[in-house]
This record gives sequence, structure tokens and C-alpha cells, in this order.
Amino acid sequence: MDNINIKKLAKELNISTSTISRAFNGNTDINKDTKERILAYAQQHNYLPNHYASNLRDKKTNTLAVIVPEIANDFFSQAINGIEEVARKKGFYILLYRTDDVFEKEVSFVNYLNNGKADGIIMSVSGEANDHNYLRQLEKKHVPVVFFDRVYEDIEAAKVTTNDYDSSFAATEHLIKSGCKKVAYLVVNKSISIGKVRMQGYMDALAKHKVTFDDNLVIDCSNDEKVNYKILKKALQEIKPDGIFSSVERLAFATYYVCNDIGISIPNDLKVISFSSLRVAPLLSPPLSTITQPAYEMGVKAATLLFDVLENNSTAPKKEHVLKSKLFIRKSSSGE
Amino acid sequence: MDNINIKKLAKELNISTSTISRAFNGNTDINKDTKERILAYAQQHNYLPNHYASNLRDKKTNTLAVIVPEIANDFFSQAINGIEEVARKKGFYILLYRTDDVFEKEVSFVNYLNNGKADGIIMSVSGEANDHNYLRQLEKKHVPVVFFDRVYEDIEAAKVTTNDYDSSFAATEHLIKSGCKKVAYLVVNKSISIGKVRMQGYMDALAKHKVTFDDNLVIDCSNDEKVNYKILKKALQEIKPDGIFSSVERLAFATYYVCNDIGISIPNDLKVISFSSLRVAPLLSPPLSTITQPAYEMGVKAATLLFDVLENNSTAPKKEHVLKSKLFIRKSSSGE
DNA sequence: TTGTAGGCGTTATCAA
DNA sequence: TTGATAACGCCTACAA
Repeated sequence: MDNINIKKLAKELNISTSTISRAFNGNTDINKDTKERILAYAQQHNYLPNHYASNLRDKKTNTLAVIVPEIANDFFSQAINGIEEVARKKGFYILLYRTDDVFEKEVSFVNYLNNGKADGIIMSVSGEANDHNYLRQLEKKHVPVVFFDRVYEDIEAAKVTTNDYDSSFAATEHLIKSGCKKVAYLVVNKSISIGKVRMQGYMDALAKHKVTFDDNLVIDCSNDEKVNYKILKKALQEIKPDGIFSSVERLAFATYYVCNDIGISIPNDLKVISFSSLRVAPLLSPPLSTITQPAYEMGVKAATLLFDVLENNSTAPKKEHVLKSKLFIRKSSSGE
Repeated sequence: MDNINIKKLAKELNISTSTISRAFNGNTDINKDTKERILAYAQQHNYLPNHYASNLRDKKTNTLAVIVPEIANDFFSQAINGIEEVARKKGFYILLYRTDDVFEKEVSFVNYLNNGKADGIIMSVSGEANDHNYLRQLEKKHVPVVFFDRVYEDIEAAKVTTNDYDSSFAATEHLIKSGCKKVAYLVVNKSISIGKVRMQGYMDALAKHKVTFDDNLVIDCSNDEKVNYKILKKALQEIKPDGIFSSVERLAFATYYVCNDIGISIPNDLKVISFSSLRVAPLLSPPLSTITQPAYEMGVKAATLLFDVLENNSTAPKKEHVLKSKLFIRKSSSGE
């Protein structure tokens, strides 16, 4: 009874395996009574078709791989929700992988996916550049990829991003208009796609308002919270900016902690605005001004694009789809 | 070149498939040179063993299913991180599923897992009681389950929980000692495991301090944010509690929003403490007192227990493992 | 150290 | 409407 399978079932029911298979796969012609009899008996005996056998035959896994830098983060968890929502409707499941922003992990997982573990991949990349051949292999295996938020420009694939440049420009301009003379830019890796684009918006806004760009005001942080705390403390004490535009949510939090500790008042001494999907941003002290990306919608869009490829088997629209972020001006940057 | 497989490789290398298989599976004896030659050639030609074929033979998926009520939530996302950390070290991957607290989704997914989709399951249940037979089926198929945080008492399986009763007792007592005469208890479903245990702690603390329990002060909320806002607004205006013990993080946030809107001052008019894993709780206005569960550690523990079963093939310790939450008293409940 | 062969559990094709 | 059969790609006895 332990290892029931289609053959045993066939024998017990005195029927062929093909008929049983048909009972479970809807479409083909099969007598209604036979089908019901099979399904009833199967349920009783706790039989279900084995996924791995089916997959081996069909080369369909009904699984989507989702690769993100981190999970415990409002942006990514909301995006995953969006992906899951779409996947679920299609009867697909999510294989989740976190890279911790470590390039090697990304490579290793993508390689792992290279042979029939998932039908498609949705990813937000770790960012380190250089050799993206591991992604090109996927194409050969016909495993479609959709990027979201953090993308590799040199890989041809559908991409879902937001208007980062515009938002960054607007955020920086907002700080300048609020009276900031010395706006710092917080970033984790200024040389990769997102950090770069956002920085460009920052620089162009400065230029528009005839503020000279100062390299010292670009504060490049790490992935280690403690290190960031030190970096920011030092920067705030020594460089003394009066405005902060943070390209990463957790750097804004770190800024808050530092300010609390060394007695800098937000927004009086320092105005802060940050990219963030934190849902309780309005409840912070002071409420944090944010550029909020449509995380959930991005997930939905990415998944939808992936299914377009999967279902139409077409090479699909490998363009970049740009959704719009929203600027929420709150007390941290405006004083009201 | 498109569909490379072990046979083609064998033919091209003029070698047998078994030898190739051996090259990829470490253990068996194989000539070093042969192995290197195979691996090199395989890499060049982008060959990797197909998971579904291997799994079909081995009945090993190297996949863990993780079932949670929600993903976009600091508690669960941190727990998932913990699970992933352990899984990764074992070379396992995570199939993630979100139930939205809907019992039917939970059942449907568990049934889906019933046949070779994952080697084991880690879950935090939706909570609705009644018939848990769908879980018992897993046992027959030898798919081990570990529960965390939200468990079904009637199912025999390893369980990872926290000292909810004690924490709830302590939190309630803290409010009473801070001067609250009318402490409300916020809960999403007071009749299921976690809501029930936490409520018991609340009630017993009241009793200890000779505060009469008042059923009106138990405020049963929903999963809909807007509805909760209305419920809480009404409760705060009509019942006028002076203390809130929230068993669910987002109800505390809703309380904050309501208070902001109708001008109730926390902690002067109302003291608040809540179960919460929000990492920026200290940055809220006012900083939120929390009972913080060791989410990450719980994930690690749950995964570790699962691997114990998987590896020792033993029936494993099906006990309840209780980790301790921490109480962080902040301004929202103490006024300092 | 390497090769041969059978089977893991399904499903699609073809024939009945 | 149903049944027999040959794959899907791999791995492991067993034999050499």
C-alpha cells in the first residue's frame, strides 16, 4: 500500500495504465463512469501521479524560479507576492532563492536551474557585472528569464523596472528646493545598474540647480549593518550634509539610528528621503519621505511577461517595461 | 546540440553512460583522467544531469516546501531566511507557498506535495481547525512535516514555537504595572492556537492583578486592513481602553494610524505593546514596545529538525521545541 | 576501472 | 473508448 503507482492501480482496477493516466489529465476521451471510478479509487488509495515522472516525460515543471538579493525586505517580499499571485492562477509554484547580493551564489543557482528544474526564471540580479555567460546558457536551454528592478543591460531579456532616473532627479530636486545645500547620496554599489542610474538623477538635479557635485557626498556603503552605521556616523559628523538621498531603504534606517544617537534632528538639521517600500514609513519618527516603487505590480508584470513567453512559446517582447514609482513627501524631508 | 543528454555525450566521448554518470556523482570509482575529460567536455557542451530524471530514479528532490500564511511580513520573511540558510548548506532548495490564511489553499498545496514534489515540509498553518487528514496523508507517503509558530496540536510532528503564554502574560502585566486599568487584547482569530494561547496569558495576567476580564475588550479583527481600521477606530472611541496588547503586528500599526487620525496620544492616552518582528520598531513614533520572536532562529531550528528526520530516516523527535521571545519595552508602553 | 541493461512512473502514439 | 508500447534521461547492480 505504501508505494502506490499507476501500474498497481491499473492492476487493482483491472484497467490499463493509459486509461488511468487519461483520468488524471482531463482532455482525452474517456468514459465518464470509468473516470469517476478511477478517481474515486485513486483518492481512496491515496494515489496521485508522480510529478517527477510526469515532468520527465513532458519537460514541464510548472515551477518558476525566483531569484532575489534578499527576502526580508518589503520591496522584494511584495514583489514575490505579485509573482506568486500570477503563478498561482496558472497553476505554477515558486522555487525561491536568495543571493545575499553575492554574485557566486547567483551563478551557482542559475547553473543549477540549467537543467529542468524550472520552466522559467524571474530575477533581480546581485549586480556584479563582468561575465554573464551563465545567463546566456539558459537561452540555449530555452529557459526564459525576466529581470525586475535590478537588471543586466547586456542580457537580452524582458525587463521590468521603474523610472529610477526621474524619481531620483525629483527626490534630489525636492531636497534642494527644501533648502538643502549639501545633499549626500547614499548607495550600496554606485557602479552597478541601479545605483548608477539613481546617481545620475541625483547629479543631474544638482547640475540643474547649479550645485557643484562633490564626490565626498557620495557615500558608498556595504551590506553589513554595523559597518554602515560607522560609515554614516563618520560621514554625518565630518562631512555634515544637510540632506540625504538614499538609494536603499536600510541606509535611511541606519541614518535614523545614527541621528538618534548623535543628536542630529531630522528634518531640522538634516532632511532625508529614500527609496523604500516600507509600509509603515508614515509611522516613523519623523515620517519618512519615500520614493516607493510599485513592488507588487512589478512582480505581477514580471510574471505576466514570463508566462507570455512560456505560453506563446514566442521569443516574446524582450523590451524594458517601465513602471512608475511614487514620491511621498513626508516630514523627514519637508518639516511639516 | 540543443538537447544534449547523457547518451549523446556518451556517444561523442566514445564512453559509456555509466561512466559519465559516475563522473557527476562523485563517489564511485572512476579514473581521474576520465572524469576530468568528461567534466570538461560536458561543461563545454553545456551538459548537466537532468533533475527530473535523477529524481525519478532516486526519489530525492532536494527540495523543501515552505508554507506560510504571508510572505511580506518581517516575522515570516526572517524565518524563511533561517530555513533557507540551513537548506542551502545541505544543497536543498525552497519551494515557497503562501496560504493567505486561507485553509483551502493550504489543503490544496499540501495535497499537491503529496507526490514527490518535495522531500519535506515546513509550515506555519492557516489555523482553521477541523479536519487535518490532508496532513496525515503525508505521513503515509513519508513526507515529514515540521510546524513552526502556528501549529496544529492534533497532528504529531516536530513543532517549533515560542513561549507565547509567558510573553503574553508578561506583556499584559507590564501594561497593568504601567498604570493601565483597561487593557484591550487585539487578535485576528481568538479561537485558533496562537490567538488562544496568547489570550490565555492575557487573561491570567489580568486575574493575577485582580482585573476583571471583560469580553468587550477582546477585539477580534480580520485580514482586511480597512475593516480593521474601522473596527479599531470604533473600539478606541467607544470602549476607550487605556492599554493595548496586540497579538499581531499589523493590528498595532492600525492602532497607530487610528490614534494619529483621531488624536489619541500614545503612550499618554493609550499604551501599546505588540507581538512584532519589525526591525524598525525603535524608529516608530513613538518607538513600539514589542514581544519579538526569534524568527530567524525558529526557521533554522525548524529546518534543522526536518533534516534530522530526512537524514537519519528516523521518526525523529516529534516534540515541541520552545524558543524564547524577547520583550522590548519602548516608549509606546512606558512613556520614557 | 568501465560497460551493459533494466527500471524509476508517466504519458503519447498508435492500433484495436 | 480503451489497451499495448515506447520513450523521457538517469543511475546502479552486475558483469567484464
